Amino acid sequence: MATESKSKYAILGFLAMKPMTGYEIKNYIENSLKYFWHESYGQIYPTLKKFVENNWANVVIDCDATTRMKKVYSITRTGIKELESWLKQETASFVPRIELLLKVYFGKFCDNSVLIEHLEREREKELELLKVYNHIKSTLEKKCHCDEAKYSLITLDYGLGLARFNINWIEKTINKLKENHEKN
Amino acid sequence: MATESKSKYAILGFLAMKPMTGYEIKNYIENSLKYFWHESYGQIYPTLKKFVENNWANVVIDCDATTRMKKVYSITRTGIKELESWLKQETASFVPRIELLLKVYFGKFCDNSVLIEHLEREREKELELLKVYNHIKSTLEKKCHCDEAKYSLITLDYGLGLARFNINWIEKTINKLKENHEKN
DNA sequence: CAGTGCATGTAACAAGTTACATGATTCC
DNA sequence: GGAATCATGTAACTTGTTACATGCACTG
Repeated sequence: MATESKSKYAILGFLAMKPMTGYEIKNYIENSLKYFWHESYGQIYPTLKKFVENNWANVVIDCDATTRMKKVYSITRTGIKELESWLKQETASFVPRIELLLKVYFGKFCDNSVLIEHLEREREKELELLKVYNHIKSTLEKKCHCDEAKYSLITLDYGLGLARFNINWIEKTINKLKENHEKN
Repeated sequence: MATESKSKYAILGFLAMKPMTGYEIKNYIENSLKYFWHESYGQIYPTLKKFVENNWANVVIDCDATTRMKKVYSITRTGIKELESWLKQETASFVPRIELLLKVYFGKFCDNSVLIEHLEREREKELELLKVYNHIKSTLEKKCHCDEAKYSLITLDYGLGLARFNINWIEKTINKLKENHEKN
């Protein structure tokens, strides 16, 4: 993958909000970015280690008698500068591989009913996502002052809109395929 | 990346349409799937080689005096069965990493003007794409009989709709950020 | 006392991009 | 004659996932 990884900036961004452990970062990502970003522990822990080596973060081992061992990472001035520099850098667009679309594209090699099943399954998933996002949205709007959650809400709106668009396209496509089925 | 690669099916699908060279496959992908799929030669050529090993395809070396050396691959019965089997398999959904959204999410660590610049640049790209898709669409609709291009048109509609959605979200977001800017 | 959640980490592997290497042909 | 296109391919490298390994604390 030879294109430079942005994982480090996703992780660094969370450290810029407050000091965190690797485990916490993973949870945060799961609860806020999951519709457009994800990281595995296999990325997070080695990245945090490198942050300390490069002085992008400091680590404090929190290990008093009562709590379990924790490594709390905090961003350094250098880390903040790196984050800011990345934020200014031009963003390369990226084409994801969408397997469902690939199957639709090669749809003439299978029954329409097979495609319709795939589409219906995907529709259910997207409806589920919609619920989740709406729930997050109402929580955000209640709990936070307008400005605090501004950027979260903006990206959440992307997720919501995308899910709605997907559902729409899926339904339209199912109808097209069914129409065609009846004609034959 | 430990999740099974679908590259082989993208390539196999094209061979199912007609016998092709690796170079041709790359061109086809570029001209038809590029808004949701892409392959590099570094994937295509080794994959074709494996197809021959596994009997998913045959190869004929076309090398008469006038033309350059070409390897034309044709799908076998086994290959067709593999394609059909994949088409029936359940599709795993996949979360792409969208760097632009990541930047917006961490927007409080930079000036809104920086985000707006990124968004405007992205808007231009999407408008450009829209043009390209519309052009492809009109070509498809003119040249082909309704049914021939049915699946291409369906996936193209996805690309068109997505581009429109993106533009919409970008414009909405720019307005939100500008509003906020004026208030401060 | 079992299950879930908190918490850290590594090794093996798969996938995919880029850069390189080569060279003929066709078009302007 | 030079640029673009046709045409094939490999090696080095980065990235990222999964599976494994470990073990404490809290809750029911």
